[in-house]
Amino acid sequence: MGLSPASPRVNFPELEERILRFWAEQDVFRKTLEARQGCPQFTFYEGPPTANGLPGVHHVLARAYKDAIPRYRTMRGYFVPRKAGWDTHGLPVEIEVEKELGINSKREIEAYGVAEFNRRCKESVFRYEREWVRLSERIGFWLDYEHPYVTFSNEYIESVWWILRQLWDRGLLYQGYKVVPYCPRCGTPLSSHEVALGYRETEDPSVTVRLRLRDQPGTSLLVWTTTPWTLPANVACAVHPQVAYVKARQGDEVLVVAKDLADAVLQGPYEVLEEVRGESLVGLRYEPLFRFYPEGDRLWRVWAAEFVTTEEGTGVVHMAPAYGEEDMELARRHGLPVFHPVGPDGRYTEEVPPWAGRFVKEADPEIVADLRQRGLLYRAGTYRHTYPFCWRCDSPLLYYARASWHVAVTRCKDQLLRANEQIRWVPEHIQRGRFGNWLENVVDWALSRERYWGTPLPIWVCEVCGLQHCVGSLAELREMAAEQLPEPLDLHRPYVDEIRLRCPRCGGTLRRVPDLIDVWFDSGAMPVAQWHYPFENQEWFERSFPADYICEGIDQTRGWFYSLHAISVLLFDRPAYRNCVCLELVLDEHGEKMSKSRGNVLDPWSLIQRFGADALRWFFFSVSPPGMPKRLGPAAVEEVVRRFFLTLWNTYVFFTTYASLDRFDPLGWPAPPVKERPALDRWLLSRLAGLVAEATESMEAYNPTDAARAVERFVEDLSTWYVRRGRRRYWKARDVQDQRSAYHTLYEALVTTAKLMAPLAPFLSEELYQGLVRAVDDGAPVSVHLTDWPQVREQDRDVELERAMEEARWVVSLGRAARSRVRIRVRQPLASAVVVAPQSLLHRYPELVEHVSEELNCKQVELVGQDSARVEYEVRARFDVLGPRYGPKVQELAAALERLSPEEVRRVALEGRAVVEVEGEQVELGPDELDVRVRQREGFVAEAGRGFVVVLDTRITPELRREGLVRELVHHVQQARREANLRVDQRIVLSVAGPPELVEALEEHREAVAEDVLADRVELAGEVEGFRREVSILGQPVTVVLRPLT
RNA sequence: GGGCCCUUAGCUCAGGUGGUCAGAGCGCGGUCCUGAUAAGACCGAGGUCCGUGGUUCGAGUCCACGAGGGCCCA
Repeated sequence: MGLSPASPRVNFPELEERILRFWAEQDVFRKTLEARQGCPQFTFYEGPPTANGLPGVHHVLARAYKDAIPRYRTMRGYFVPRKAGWDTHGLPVEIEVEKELGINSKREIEAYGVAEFNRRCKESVFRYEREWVRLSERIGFWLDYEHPYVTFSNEYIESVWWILRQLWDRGLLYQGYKVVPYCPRCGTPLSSHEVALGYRETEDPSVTVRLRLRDQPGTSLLVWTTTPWTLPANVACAVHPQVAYVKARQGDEVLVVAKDLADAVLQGPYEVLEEVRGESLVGLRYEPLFRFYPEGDRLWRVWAAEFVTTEEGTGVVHMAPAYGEEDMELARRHGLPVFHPVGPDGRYTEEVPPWAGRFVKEADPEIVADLRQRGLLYRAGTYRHTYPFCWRCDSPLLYYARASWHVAVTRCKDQLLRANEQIRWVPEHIQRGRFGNWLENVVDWALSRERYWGTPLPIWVCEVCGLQHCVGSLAELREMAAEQLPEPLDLHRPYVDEIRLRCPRCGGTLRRVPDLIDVWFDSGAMPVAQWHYPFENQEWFERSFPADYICEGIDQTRGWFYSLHAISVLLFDRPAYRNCVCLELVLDEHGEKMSKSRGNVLDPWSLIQRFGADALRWFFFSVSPPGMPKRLGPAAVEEVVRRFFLTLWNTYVFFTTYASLDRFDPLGWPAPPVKERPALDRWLLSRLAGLVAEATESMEAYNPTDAARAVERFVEDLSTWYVRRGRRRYWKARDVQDQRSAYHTLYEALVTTAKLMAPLAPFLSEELYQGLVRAVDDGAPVSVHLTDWPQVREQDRDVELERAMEEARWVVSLGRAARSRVRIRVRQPLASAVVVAPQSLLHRYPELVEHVSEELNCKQVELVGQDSARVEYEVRARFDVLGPRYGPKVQELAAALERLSPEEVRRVALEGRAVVEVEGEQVELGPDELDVRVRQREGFVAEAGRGFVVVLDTRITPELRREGLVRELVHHVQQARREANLRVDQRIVLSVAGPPELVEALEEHREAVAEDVLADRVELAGEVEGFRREVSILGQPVTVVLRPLT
């Protein structure tokens, strides 16, 4: 037992591997959960990754953030269960398997066999799972990987079915159309990714057609299209309400087009009769182009729509809801019928007798001819543009309405918006911005997918009476089944398709609709389905809903964030999560998006093996707030290690080195009351209390970035000021009380820092904790992650002392700058320095002036208030005070102050008040209105700034010079000790040979030297055995020889 | 085309509620300090705070317009 010295040579990746083994042996994660059993629960939801690809470095970012908050909450005394989950269904999985099989169409999948195909899908999903777990564990992402939820399991699917049944019972599931890019030859819709593969330049018809207005004979709207085949399905046309339109006479007819497009559309001369805004056209009725459908009240009218542009066409847009997404949306909003006279093969149906059976694209010319013949065609030509083709078979794609099941989300839009108000978003702007806007414009959720590997839509339809039934549980399925169900039951296709139900109404047979549901519904169902609720675990579900915290990439606003939110609001009218952190992209070193095609994808393992997981985690936390993109490269991670980790580590090494030499015992040594400790210690403890407050506040606000940066600043102060200033208190302690104070203060700072870092850098934190706490206290918790988060010790805070220390450090800076200016090295002692500091807090802290004196190597530092001989003043206006008081006159006042003569300035500065004349008026300004600053006076060696002047006495007397020589010698001896690899407490005999001046100096200061370099004897002869070094002191050769004593 | 975000030193980033010399780290050159340090200190070079207007006594900060970049969606 007891502290042992840590090695300055540290290998962070190795250290982390060791910690991982320690956690595993001690089962620390489980212990952290057990320790908080019965405490208030803090709920985290894991957004299930699709485990069909290798995890990348951006996943490390997300997983680090996911990990940090639960660790923090655990330390704050919450029970934080963390269930892993895997998203296993969907098109990406199917495509992966298609690739393996060398096939690429639904037809081929069916030929191959759906049962076997789905078996392979299931298998492929877990191919990468092991890699995901391996990386997650290596980066310290604590999650229960042994009991994950898996979206393909029967339990999960049953819960999803239960949800759908709830929606069904409330009439929120309906069958409607969804317009999709569709290949008529392959008979399948294409994903947006597939569509993007097939864009190409092509020539299409370009026709402009008359729509004759019913109530204004001789007047027509002109509409333009490149797809004449959609005209038979026309139900309406649309204008932009704010755009200007003209009624133009041309020959014996009047034509209506957008004003800006009139010249382009109207051939030949025309006369503008009237100019109107689009909104005044709304409601007009026109004669249909074709008579294939019966009249209807809402049919063939003009509607307003924001999507209409005047970029091309006529400004009046033909609407065929079955063949355009915007058209369909308009039809839905206004309750228009959908005419859909095209079959899945791309040919007209019997609804359009003249062209029934014709492929639509081939019918284009005939339709144009028909319109021309009836005098409805205004103009016809061709049009070159880019258009999507099927990437498999090269057929032109049709935008085409497919029958599809929808969730009527729009009916709950208000609840969606209201629930969003209850969520804390990080960054904040997502709430009103990206997510809020998305909800404002929400459309019904097109739920069904015509695919194979996914959760089947549990809707069965009676062949006889047409009854539709939504199955809500397995029990119900068994009960309604026409025959005994096979066991074990697989709820996937094709098995589920074979299940027939008996019709409760007519006794006929129900068959399942063939569709699957959108995978986003799977993941959004996770709060319910991860527990197989409501069939099991009711209490777990209730305790764990809603989540306190989720975190994913910002791309999930329309993905998981939305699906969770929508399902939760539909079911429970509550948000599914209270706090949501959105992460931005990880870019490469040059700020480019990482992508396989660019070849700039960084492997997380290479970074982890070089620098460790903590360094990568810390980089992600500290480099920028979560909502900002992050540029990542090896250099950036290396900098974290060098700048922060090693600084902290070296402080730790320093502490353990001397603490073990002195047998410091944190439990046994009495700790002096903070108020009785030296100012340096009180300063550090005040900084520490401030740090705890800031880190706590930041972590509470889901802002690890500010917490990390605060810790960095503290460690910087700790290493470069506190330890630097206090070094001798450890290795040359004369005063027991002071030594105790020093050890306890530094110990406290290191232990607390370790705890504050624990959520962010769990490995390094653990190592420090083990070395500092567990090494001396068997009774302490086994792991830092089992400890409580530090409390803010308000009584330690001393803001004034912190400010005074800032001033002391600033004075030191000035002093060093002055030395540098006159080229006097710091090792050369000087007799005195004068610090002019009229309003400084330093007057109250003589101890801090002592530190300044040591740091500047000036035997005396005199702090003076106002020293008229050495400094000049300048007096300026305090704009922040005078501005509100005098308004515009403030500039006049400032100018008046600038006009003061040097003598007047001096008087004003010393008296603290000024009388100036502005616009013939006398204005008196008091101390709070004046900004009095001192500045350096010419002719002195001094530096000035921020109200301070430091003046050095640069006279080097022979005594001072000898002291300087001795300091040089000591420095070289220490250097030699280090080169000789002596233990820090190794005593020696020192022999020195050099010029007479040095010898003289050494004789004068022999004892001090001996004490500094731990020499029992100092000899003035170079010719002895030992560790020999030839050095140069102020240009003169000197020999030093060290002989270790046994 | 729409929505949101970003733009401050060569690079990475700070800069509550407007207050008059704009900061840090890294990198570069130089000098120095060191019984923990691969660290640190000091000096130096390096800024039209993206641009243009506006509000104001006063704008990196607030408003408007514009430019460039990013993300999401069409």
